[in-house]
Amino acid sequence: MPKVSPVLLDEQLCFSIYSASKKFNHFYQSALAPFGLTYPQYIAMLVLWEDAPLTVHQLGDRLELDSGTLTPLLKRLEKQGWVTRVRSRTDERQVLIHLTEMATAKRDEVYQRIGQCQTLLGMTNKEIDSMMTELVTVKEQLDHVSDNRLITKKVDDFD
Amino acid sequence: MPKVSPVLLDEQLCFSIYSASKKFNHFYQSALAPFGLTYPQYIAMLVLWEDAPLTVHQLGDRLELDSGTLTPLLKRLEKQGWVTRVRSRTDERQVLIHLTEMATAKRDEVYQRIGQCQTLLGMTNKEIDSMMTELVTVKEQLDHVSDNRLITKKVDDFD
DNA sequence: TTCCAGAGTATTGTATACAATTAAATTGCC
DNA sequence: GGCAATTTAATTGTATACAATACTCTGGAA
Repeated sequence: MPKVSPVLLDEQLCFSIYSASKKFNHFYQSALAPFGLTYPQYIAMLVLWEDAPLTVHQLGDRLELDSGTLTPLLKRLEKQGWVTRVRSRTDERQVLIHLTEMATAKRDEVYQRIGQCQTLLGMTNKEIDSMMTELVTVKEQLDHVSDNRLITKKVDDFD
Repeated sequence: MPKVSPVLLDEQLCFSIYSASKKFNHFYQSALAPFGLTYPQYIAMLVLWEDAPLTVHQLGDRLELDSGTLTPLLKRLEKQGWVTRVRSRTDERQVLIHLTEMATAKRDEVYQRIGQCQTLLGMTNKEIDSMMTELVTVKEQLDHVSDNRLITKKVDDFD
């Protein structure tokens, strides 16, 4: 039996990122409380403010989320008056997500609020860019590794 | 009305981290498929392998999770034979989480599998340390900001 | 034209997260 | 010793995530 080194939680990059992600989630939840948006709802709105209308599929591509997550999320956004969900007339399979007038009207207010709260973080653009660049590398590695045989082996292969 | 800059999803550090966190989750889910552990279950086991037995509260401190998340997670780990949940006799409020013999026996196998899969990521210790250091800074900022008045204002204050 | 493979969305089932509440046990304080 | 405040888990309710499945629609091939 080869010697195996212990895996310590506090040394794991995955946990640092997992923990940071949860803190960001909480941060935006608080920052957006005046608008009643959760973090995932907020990033969906960001994409729509850039590009609406979009199909569920297009939105999912940008957010890296599938219809299993988006359908209920979008129904909640619709109920709260941010978007409308309309079957495309040219292709009945698609559902187009449109912004409501309220969403368009509140866009700059949200942008401004986010800007204010982000200022509190006190990070320079340089620091942010540097982190994002490193994260891109990590994410690319994770995507590549997902195709590796060691990882894609089925459970049964191990028994 | 002051001019407001648009908030673009692809420029948001939060989304980079959110996305990376999901990819890590998927990576570990695959890597740990032979053991049937999810990522949150895995990090719970990591802490227990370091320090078992622990109370739910102590485990929650390490993982930054509360009993609302941990109670069902630990029940699933118990059903799958990794841990036992035992009321403390000295303080009946507490539930002690012990490792089973299976968990102790499989520890090195899991460590080894994780080691193999992490090698595929091809990151040097230096790169990992550097990222983790930056993440600590971000997380500290997020913690501080959470105490700020701008953030802690109640929804009603805005209406 | 009919049939069917594939695309797009919704649904189901399982597992997190977390705020808020509940319930039980313990501690402090008189 | 008695009781309010606190501590600890569990529970409840809401919102993600995502794999797997179901369902509908579309476009193309026979």
